[in-house]
Amino acid sequence: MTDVEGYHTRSKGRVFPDVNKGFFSDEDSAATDDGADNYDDNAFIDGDDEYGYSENSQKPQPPPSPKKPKKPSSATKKSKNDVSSNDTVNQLAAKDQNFLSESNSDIPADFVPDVVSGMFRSHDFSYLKLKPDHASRPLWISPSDGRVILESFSPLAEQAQDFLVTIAEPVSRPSHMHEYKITAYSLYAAVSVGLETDDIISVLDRLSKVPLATSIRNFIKTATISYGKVKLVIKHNRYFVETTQADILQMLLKDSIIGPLRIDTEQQQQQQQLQQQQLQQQQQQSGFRPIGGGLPQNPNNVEAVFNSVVGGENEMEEDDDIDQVHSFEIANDSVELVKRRCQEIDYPVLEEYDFRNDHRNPDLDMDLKPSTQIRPYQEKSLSKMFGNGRARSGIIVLPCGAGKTLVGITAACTIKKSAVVLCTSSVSVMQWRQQFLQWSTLQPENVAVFTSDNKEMFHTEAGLVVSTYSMVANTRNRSHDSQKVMDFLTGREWGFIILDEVHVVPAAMFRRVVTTIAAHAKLGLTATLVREDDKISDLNFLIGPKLYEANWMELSQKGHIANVQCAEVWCPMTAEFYQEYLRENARKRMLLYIMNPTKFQAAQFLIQYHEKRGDKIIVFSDNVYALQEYALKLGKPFIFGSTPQQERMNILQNFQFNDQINTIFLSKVGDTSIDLPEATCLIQISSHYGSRRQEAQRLGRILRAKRRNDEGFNAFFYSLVSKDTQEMYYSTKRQAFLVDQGYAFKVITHLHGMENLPNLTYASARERRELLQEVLLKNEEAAGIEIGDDADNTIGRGGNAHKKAKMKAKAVRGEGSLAGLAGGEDMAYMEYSTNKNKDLKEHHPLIRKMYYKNLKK
DNA sequence: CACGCGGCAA
DNA sequence: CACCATGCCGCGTG
Repeated sequence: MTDVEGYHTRSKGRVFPDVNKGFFSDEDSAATDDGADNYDDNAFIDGDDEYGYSENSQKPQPPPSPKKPKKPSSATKKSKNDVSSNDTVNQLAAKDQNFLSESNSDIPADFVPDVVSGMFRSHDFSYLKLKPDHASRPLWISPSDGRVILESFSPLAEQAQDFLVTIAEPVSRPSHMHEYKITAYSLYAAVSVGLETDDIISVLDRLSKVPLATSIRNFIKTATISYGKVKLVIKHNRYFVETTQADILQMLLKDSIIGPLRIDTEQQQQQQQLQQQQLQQQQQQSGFRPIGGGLPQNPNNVEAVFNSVVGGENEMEEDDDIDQVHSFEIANDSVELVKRRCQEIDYPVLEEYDFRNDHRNPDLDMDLKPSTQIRPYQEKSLSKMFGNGRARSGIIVLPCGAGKTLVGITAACTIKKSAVVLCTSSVSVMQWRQQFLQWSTLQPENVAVFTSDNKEMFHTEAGLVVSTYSMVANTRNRSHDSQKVMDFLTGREWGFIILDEVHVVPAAMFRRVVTTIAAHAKLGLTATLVREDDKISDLNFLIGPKLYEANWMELSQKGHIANVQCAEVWCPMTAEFYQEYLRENARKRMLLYIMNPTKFQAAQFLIQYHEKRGDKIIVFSDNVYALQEYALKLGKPFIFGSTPQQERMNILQNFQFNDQINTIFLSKVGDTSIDLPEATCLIQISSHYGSRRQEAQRLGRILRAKRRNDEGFNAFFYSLVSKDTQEMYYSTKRQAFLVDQGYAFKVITHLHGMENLPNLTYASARERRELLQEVLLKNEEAAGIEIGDDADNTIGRGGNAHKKAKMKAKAVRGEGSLAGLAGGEDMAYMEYSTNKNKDLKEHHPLIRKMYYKNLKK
């Protein structure tokens, strides 16, 4: 955490006005400072603007006092949401003034940021008796709901964190206090990587400042008693249900559904013994030993303290295979049934692949190239997967830029069997293929790509197939070639399947994929596991438990990903725009606040500023119209949905290598599938529909720390928000994710020097009025009134009756009724009603294409 | 056959 | 909540 502290000290040290003025009056020195010490760039992020979380969260919190006064922070945050009230707006304005003119003195001394969620507010823990040596123990555990607070400044924090990440769900991990929650799923994940009930309880108890509550003990016991106890293992291509506990085995065999599915084998006993020997051997030769090895070690004394308090690591990482293993065999085609039944009776099966003893499936000759180095956290995540010498199925969560691909490749190289990789887009398909060839010794003839325009099969006995989800999960008509490749995929047994970007694919699609492709081990990769989404629980059982989740802050402190400075820039609406804004309905308001001239200027200023210091800048806009307006006005290249693949490549290449092209504008295309070259600055001009997950995904785009030898490699993340508009409402939500990941979030209410920028756009009232006119006109179009020319075009080309009918429907829609359609057209009623929604959908692509064509001219 | 386009899905 | 993006297929061209 020292980096963060250091950063804040420095930031405070640069309190305005002196530094700021000096900085901006001396533009040259800013320009020459290209990254060595990026802290300078905080200069214009006014230190006094620091808002909310960062300042106070930096101070090590005292052990929570029993009763916290109502927190001012929550009031402040609420007011941000409540922008519709004029009073609030004024208060906010007043507050801004304070922030600008004075230091943070208006923040009460007992201000507690709302980062560690309500726990301490609503609960009184004063009755809990502190252990005598509580100071050396880093955890607080709420007896009522399983929430855990980690004092991350404790010397034991790092080890405690390793443990917590395994047994609990990270809720919020800001700098000094981390919050976790022990849930049924997190415990499921914990047992699945080899922890046992008693380990969990005893380690928790030893880390806790107070004796572990009985309620928590009981919760852990009941949750772990059944989870992870039953394993499904494929050996010599036969499926075995395994457990270490005889009573569970008995219970399963007595089950009305599972029992009859058992296949009796004479060699069962023999196999069990063999199996056990093998396990013990594997344990010794396992490639990934838990924690230790290449990990940066803390000073020994810390280790010693940890061990004395917590006990040896081995104790907690010990696997269950010392116990007797009981197993019975089931037939291939009863696997699905057994899995479902086990889930129903609360004994979800863990799938493990004993790949080292799979002699039936041919080996695939591949290894990491000697030059390939994997990072400690990658190794750690893999150790969770291969901890007992077998491959466990599950999910690994790493921010993008942290080398998810390499984790997948390493796993594949460990298993060394035929493998399938599934991605969301054809671009990533190509990237995976390329990366496999780059990092491993896999030969090109062993790789096959399977997409709509590339239907390959490998002709060696083992190999790799890279494909897309939609290709494999497709339920509609298949082309002939596609069917042939599908037969190839379904007709053989795969050792390993990698499921990339696991969070964006709907569960139904997964179910299809997982059931159609027979793979022994499954690895899901993602940057952000959406936690409150209930669909994530589907993933738990379709793929497996979460095996590892990295802490962004920790990765950036260790220099693996960039250190990101996040800021939200408040842009006041101009009078003209605000007037219209207040008058328009909710639907039309959006364009007004996106096209707010002040925001435009802020974007221009930030771009210019960061270009000067040699940053590569990506500007995101969800709104395509705004995207084009901004990009064209500022003379920057942009990419959106209808930009052809070739041109995308061109622009990206230029962005990466051409000194003259330092800024690009991207629509949602940038969220997925484009592998963005090392940008160091990201500006969001519209993120209205942006979910927190997308936010994270975007942030991840600038985390790629290409040159890791650069000490303290910094990146910048700005969200431009029009003040006093609906946009403000989303800001708090969006911040939440970053804050949970531990980022200090700043609010900038004023960009110093913006007014004096030469070539400032929309500086004159006339320009602003023209822009407003344009925007209003655009709004009309969007409402579907002025589509005459466009519609004619399409009808002229398309021709058939079907299309005409639809166009007609579209044209009448403006009148608010579709009744007119009934007369004159011979469309069936059914047809009409199914098309009703479609023409809404169709509307925009039309306009979009028109724009694109205009641009090309 | 390699494209580019429109339709469809989710 | 609508909008934006994607992918695959089939069809029409040169």
